[in-house]
Order: sequence, then C-alpha cells, then structure tokens
Amino acid sequence: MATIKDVAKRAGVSISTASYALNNIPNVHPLTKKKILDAAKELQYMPHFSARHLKTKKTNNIGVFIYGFSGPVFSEILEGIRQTLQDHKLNIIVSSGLSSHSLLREKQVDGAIIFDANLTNDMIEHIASKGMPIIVLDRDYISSSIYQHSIDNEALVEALMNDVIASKKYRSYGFVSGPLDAYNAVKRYEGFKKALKKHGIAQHAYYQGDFTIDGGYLIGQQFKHGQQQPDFVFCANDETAIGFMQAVKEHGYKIPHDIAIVGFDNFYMTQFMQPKITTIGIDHIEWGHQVALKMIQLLDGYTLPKQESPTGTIFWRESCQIEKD
Amino acid sequence: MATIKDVAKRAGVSISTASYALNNIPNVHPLTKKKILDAAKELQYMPHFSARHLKTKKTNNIGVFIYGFSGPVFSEILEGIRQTLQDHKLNIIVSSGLSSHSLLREKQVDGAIIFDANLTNDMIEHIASKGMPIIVLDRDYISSSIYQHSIDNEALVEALMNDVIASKKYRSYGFVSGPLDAYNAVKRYEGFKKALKKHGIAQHAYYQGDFTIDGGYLIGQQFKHGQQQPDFVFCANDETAIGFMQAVKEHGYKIPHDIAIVGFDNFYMTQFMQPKITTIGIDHIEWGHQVALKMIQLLDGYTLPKQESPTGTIFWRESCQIEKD
DNA sequence: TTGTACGCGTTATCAA
DNA sequence: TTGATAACGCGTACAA
Repeated sequence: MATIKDVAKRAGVSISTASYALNNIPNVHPLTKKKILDAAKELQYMPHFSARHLKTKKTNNIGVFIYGFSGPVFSEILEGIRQTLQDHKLNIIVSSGLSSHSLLREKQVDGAIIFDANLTNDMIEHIASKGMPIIVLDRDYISSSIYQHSIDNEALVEALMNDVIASKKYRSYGFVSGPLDAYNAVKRYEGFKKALKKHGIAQHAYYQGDFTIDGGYLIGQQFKHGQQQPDFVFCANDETAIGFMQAVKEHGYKIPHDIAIVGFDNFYMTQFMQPKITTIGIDHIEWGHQVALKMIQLLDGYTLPKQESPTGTIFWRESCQIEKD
Repeated sequence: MATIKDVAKRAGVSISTASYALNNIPNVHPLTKKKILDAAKELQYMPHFSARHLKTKKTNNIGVFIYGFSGPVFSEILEGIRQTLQDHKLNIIVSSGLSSHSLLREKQVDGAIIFDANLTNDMIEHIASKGMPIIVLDRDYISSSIYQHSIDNEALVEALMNDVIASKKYRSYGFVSGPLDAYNAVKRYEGFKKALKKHGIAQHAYYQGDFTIDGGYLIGQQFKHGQQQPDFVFCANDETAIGFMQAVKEHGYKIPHDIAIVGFDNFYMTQFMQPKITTIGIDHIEWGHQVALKMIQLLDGYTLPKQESPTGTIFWRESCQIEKD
C-alpha cells in the first residue's frame, strides 16, 4: 500500500509538502501541487485511517449502537441516519452487543447514537464524561453531553385515547403491554392511563404481552375467557396487534364491530392485514435524519436543546374508526 | 484519556514492561504484572485502537457492506454474523452506501462480507488484490481471495417446482419476478424455467414485479385480465406473494383452490397471512453464522472451498399443498 | 526480568 | 513556497 512517503518521493518533494497538497492547504505552488496529486493518483494513494486518527483525533465515524438487528423499526431509522451522515461525508458504524463497548471505549467513533437498553446509564455517562456527544433514543436520560431524542410515547397515546374516549363508542377499554422493562411499553401505558383518568374512567383491563406477534396471539386466544371483555383494545405495538387480532378473529369476533383494535409503530404490514390496523406511526426515516443532523451540529459545537421528539401521526384505519369533528 | 505511559508511570515500571504485562506476554514477574494491571484498572486504561492498528496491522473489525438497511432479510443475516463474530472477539461494522468505499480502502477492516450490488466486481477485485479476504453473498464471482456464499436459488426453486409439476394438480404455471437486475430474481426464474423444461412444459405466464408488496398487488389486480390464467403462481419473494395474494383474493379468487401461490424467503409474516403462504426459506441467522465462521477461518489462514451455499427448506403451507409420496 | 530506542503513517510546528 | 523534525500511542528487537 502506497504511503504519503511514496507519493512525496515520486513527486520529488518533501513529505510535508505532499501532505499540504493532499489536504488542500493553500500555501503550495499550483505546479507542485499538480505533480503531487498526479503521483498520488498513479500510486492509488489512500491516507491510512489509523495513522491520521492518531494525529487528528477525528475518526469521521459515528457509532450507532443497537441491541440487535431484528425488527422492522431499526432498519428504517438506520437508513435515515445513514442518508444524512453520508451527505455530510461521515461514516456510520452500526454495532451491537459486546462490540459496542470496545468501539466506544477505544474511541473509534466521534459520537454515539444509542438505542440499546443493555448499555447502562452509568456506562453512557462514563463515555460522555470524556466529551463525546451522545444521543439516546431509548430512555429518559439527559446530562452534560448526553442528548435525548426519543418518541413522546405518552403524549401520542394520550392524544389518541382522548379522541377514542370522546367518541363515546366504547363500553370499556383494554391495554396489551410489551415487556415491563421496555421504555416504549411503559410510557405508552402511562399515556393510556392518563387519558382514562382524565375522563374519569376508573377501570380497564390489562394484558401482559411481549411485543411479538406470538405474544399477542396468545393473549387473543385467552381473551374470551377473561372476566372483562373490553370492546376497545390498545396494543403497545403493531406486532402485538397483529397477533391479537388474528386470534380473536379465529374465535369469531368481528373487528372492529365486536372489538376495536389499535397498534403502535405503523409497521408497514398493518396496511395489508384484514382489516387494516389503526396505528400511531413515527416516520422512522425522518427520525433518523433528525438524529443524524443533531449529531452533526453537536460535533460542530452548536448548543442544542437537550430534549426533542420525532413527530408522530395517527393513522385511522379499519380496525378502529372514529368520526372526528 | 489514560495511555500506557500513564500506566507505566503509576506502576513504577517502563513502558515496555507495561506493554508486556497488558498483552499477557509471559516474561514478566507476577508481582510487577499485578502492579501494572492494578494501575491500568485504576486509570481505566484502554489501548488506543488506531495506535495499535498502526503497529499490528490488525483491526479486529469485519466489515459487512449492504446496500440499505431495509427489508426483513438483512436484519437476520446481520444478527447471525454478529453472534459468531462476537464469540470470537471480533467486531462487526455494518456500512452501506458511499461509506463502504472509504472503510474498505482505508483498511479499517480485516475482512469484508459483501451484500451490495452497487459494489462492482472491479471494485471488489481491487480490494481483494491487496490480500483482504472477501465473501460475497449476492453474486456469482470468485477469485483469488474472493469467496462466494450465496443462496442456491436455482436448485431450490427447481426442486420445489419438480414436486409441484409431478403432483399433476395444476393446469398451467406463472412466475412473478423481481427486478431484472436482482441476482436472486434472475436465478429463481432460471430454476423455474429449468423444471418446466425438464417436464416438457413449453409455456408459462411471466409477470414483471419488483420484490415489493405493492408491486405484487398491482400484478394481482391485473391478473384477471390476463390472457393466460395459470392456477399456480410462483412469486420471486414473499413480499410479492403477499401483495399478489391480497389482490387476487379481493377479486374473488379462492386460494389455493383457484390459484396456488408460493413465495420465497420464509419472511415471518407469511405464517400470519390467510391462508398461510407456502415458501422456500433460508435460515438467515444460520447463514450469518456460517459466513462469519468462514471469515474467521479465512483470517486464520485456512484454505476453504470457494463456493458454498446455505441450506434451504420448503415450507409447505396452506397456499399450496402437495401430497408428497 | 526489565528498560532503551525505534518505527508504524500522518499532521503540525517551526525554520529556511 | 518548501523542508526538516517532533509528536500521536503502541509494540517489539535488542541490550542490559
């Protein structure tokens, strides 16, 4: 592999002059500059990343840390982040699991975007204390160089439930949750309860799900044996809603006539179910854009709000329809 | 950030002794070693990645290059690769788009796994010529240090079609393709045609899809106006099959009675459609395991077969059922 | 068993 | 406008 030394030798100049030319520093004669650039091209010179990093302390890499690659949500956020980063000549490095630790601690990245509940607040704080900008998407945590850009689950669910309750179409309400340690599940339940409380509804049914289709299906199967039979059910995510709906349909319930169902995420399959599922959607690609842009501005030294959220939209579809005024 | 220098000073030894101790080189007195390790822990010492790389020429990073993060397939392959790599203390770096070029050329990775048709054979060949091991998952291309580990689309589709045709249940056959420049689409069509030819079937219907649900849906809508009305349709992937089935159902066709439908990928949603869709599935996580393992062995200097494939399985489900003998 | 000294490829400071 | 040289943090041959 050709180094800058080789380029300098071939162009008949010193190493430092070659470095100047290659980095577009304006104090080098056009003619010698051309010679150097030509030599570099002929030798197919590429600067050695690590050597440069050792000097400049800049990697041009942004780390995105997730807990696993599965699920429909990540791919879209990642795509959005990638697009914006690429426009700004930054690399995206996606990591998960243990690799994340070494990447972070060995400082192979200039900034970190975190969507991995396995990374503890302490760990994150520790990295941030070294000055690296960090954006968290999956928790409520703010600190000196830690910024939050997560879904406002609570407000979105509450808004939807307000409409639902105000329509007076339903007798009683149920909530199918996700894992108890999942930020999104907990917050969505908070919003649900808040709306009910506001309207003076004291009681509701609660089912413990796990964010999977199979989990939702199981709950749907047991539904008819429950003592309460809500005619409106909010599922904490779309996959739960799909499984739940499948099961209750098999038990003869008509959707939305017997039970209205709502999900969360606007997972694209919800449009292809029968009936199409009403859901709350985040534009994940746009979310990715926003997060990436924020990171770029942070690296450029701007001061930014500590806390922001991507906007969410309610997609009223067949599984739960409300006549809005 | 603490360097090895700080550790050495704190432990009261020279830099090299510290280095020996930290790298488990056995020529250092247990007592001094302990002192050094303690000092390292107190200072939270982490070796500087780039500095080390500059010396050792090893990054411990494996690059996975994909053309985008969307779609249900990638996430699973990535997960499989990640798991195996992690077991061997290697990092996975996923990249796509332009970033891939710089990562590859600046040698931030020890090996590359490629699933990105945008990276040309020339480009790959160029990298490989520098000795970096490369595994391609999305093309037929083999060379000195380039290995192929892609789905044997042709054989799998042919095997399924052989069973289908041998059952003599169907009058005529149709194929819904994906994009013409997609390796998987082309090869699957080859397998389809091969089976028909083998059984002396001269004619079939062909529909041009694009691997999306919407694409499949459009074709399904136009289906009834087609001059041929095959009662068996092979869709080049599951998303196409889902869209196609949805549309023909809306036009009153009964599945599988009027039309039998088969997809490819075993996308998990196929089990939750009505009827459940028959499909050919690759265990993507296992595929990831195999590919990662191959990469590790390559890096260890083993000689391996140039060409392998993950195994595929036919999942006979409701949308197309054959009584096998 | 431990320490000295050099080099990896690059950028940055200073002098010419 | 250019060139010599130090420095980044680490690993290692060689000497002690």
